[in-house]
Amino acid sequence: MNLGGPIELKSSDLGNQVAERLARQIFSGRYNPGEMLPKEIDLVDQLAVSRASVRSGLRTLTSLGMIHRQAGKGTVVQEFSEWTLLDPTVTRWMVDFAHPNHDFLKQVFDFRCAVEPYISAIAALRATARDLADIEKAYLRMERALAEEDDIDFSQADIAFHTAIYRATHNLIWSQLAHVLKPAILMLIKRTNETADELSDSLGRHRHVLECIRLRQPEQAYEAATRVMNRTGFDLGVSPASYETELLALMKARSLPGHYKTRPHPPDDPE
Amino acid sequence: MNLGGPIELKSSDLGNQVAERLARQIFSGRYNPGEMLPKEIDLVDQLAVSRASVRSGLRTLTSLGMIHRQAGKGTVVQEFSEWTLLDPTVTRWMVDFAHPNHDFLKQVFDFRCAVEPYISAIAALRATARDLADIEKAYLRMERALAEEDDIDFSQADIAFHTAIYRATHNLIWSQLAHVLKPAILMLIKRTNETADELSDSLGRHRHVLECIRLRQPEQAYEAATRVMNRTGFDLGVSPASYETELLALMKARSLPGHYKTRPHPPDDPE
DNA sequence: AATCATGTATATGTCAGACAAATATTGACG
DNA sequence: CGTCAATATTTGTCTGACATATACATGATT
Repeated sequence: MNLGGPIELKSSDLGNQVAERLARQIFSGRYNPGEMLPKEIDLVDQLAVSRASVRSGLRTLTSLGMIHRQAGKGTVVQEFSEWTLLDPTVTRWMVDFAHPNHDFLKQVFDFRCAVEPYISAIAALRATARDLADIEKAYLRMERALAEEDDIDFSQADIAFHTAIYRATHNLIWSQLAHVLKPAILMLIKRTNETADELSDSLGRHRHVLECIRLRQPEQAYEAATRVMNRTGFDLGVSPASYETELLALMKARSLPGHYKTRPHPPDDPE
Repeated sequence: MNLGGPIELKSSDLGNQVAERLARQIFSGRYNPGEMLPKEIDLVDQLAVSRASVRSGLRTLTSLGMIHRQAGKGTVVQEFSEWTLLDPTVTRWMVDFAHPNHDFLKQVFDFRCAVEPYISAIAALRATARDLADIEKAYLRMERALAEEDDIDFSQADIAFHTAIYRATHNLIWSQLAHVLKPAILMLIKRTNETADELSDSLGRHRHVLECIRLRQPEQAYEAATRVMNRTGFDLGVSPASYETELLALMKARSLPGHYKTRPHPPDDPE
């Protein structure tokens, strides 16, 4: 069913279970920023665990910036801007629990539009043999999943593909961002990949990125990644409004005389 | 209000104190990834607190990905790649406790080189009046700090300046990154800002960025931010080796005919 | 009447001890 | 030598108590 994060919350760790359940309630709007959570004793009753376990879960939410606790005052949900949104746990909760959240979805997409072309170009310059192997492995997995009509595996392979590219930058920050955006990307993909037609088109664009990186052609990799994101944006229906698109158009206008030089591989660009 | 974060470790919270002390030991190399931490009982003796407080601190480190715990096995320090480096708490520890860490410093710098020109251009397109006020306020604070020869305040104002620009993108991811890079930027600045000459030069370059954003000239803002980063890189002695520099040079070679044009005003901001 | 001090209620923080559950280690046995 | 059971080790959970910080109500003082 749910793969990126198995719904099996059998953490076997009551503290984590408490954190999960409270996070779910917070994300679902049961408790909003500025509002107060029930006191520990009440949570003990509601969740049917000991106070130690409750405190353990609350400690987790505290360290993630989602709540603030103070002796005598109580527990209050922090403003959204205070949460460590770049933590994998938090983003997973966001995907699993905050169903709509179209705004967040859109912002992640905008971020990717600005970043992934850059990342791909850097990867074309710096990818090692191992990086290339990882990227290609993910790509082949996408191919196979498409042939077998396994949408779920296709999504995971898609994630692995992008993650491998982020990692190929050999930069801690970029790599961490990939790790963090993983759930958000999954959410995007789930919304995007629908028909086999779309999947096939997506596959071709991904392959083009791979080929450009392999042949160490950063400019073409930049363009290819842009096309992947354009496709995603089109499917999501959010591309024209994103401000990064404005900027990209502006940047492009002052560069690229309009002709592309030496495409490495049969562009294979279904368009 | 507390930005930059003066070093105050008076957590008044034993659990956090435990987390701080253990984090210090981990960052200083006392415990390396793959190695095991003392068992809870021993930590109770070493730190002179109750087991509950020890467990509270360990829970924090767990939720930040720095350690892994398992009943019967014990507590082991996670690999560096597993840590949530993008968490403000972790980065603060990194700055406070991991003195040299020149490699991390360099990677953050590389990241900024790639990102900040972009961010500044986006800010030039999207900044509201409030954003501009924040940026200018930070700039004026830098000016005043320079006049009063208050290096510390200058550094904090510098941080506020860059943070305001990140925030002016109105994108959650970018904004969070600024919040996260704050301590790392402080570390960079502390190493960079030394002589009054350098401070004055840095101030001028920052002012140029501000002016470009105010006049809504994304291309010039891009260039101005690049110059700020070049200066920083020169002072750190790491600029020529960064791979983003390769890429930037490559990108620039194919663009920039040499003339700039002004951008019309986008929707003015409500507030 | 307004203000300040004090005591009381509330909620989180800390401590102590005990047992449960998961894992590692040891030793007996085939 | 390998297997399995008994034991030791370590973290997880529960319970109860007290300490500390804050909010609120009460009453005395000006």
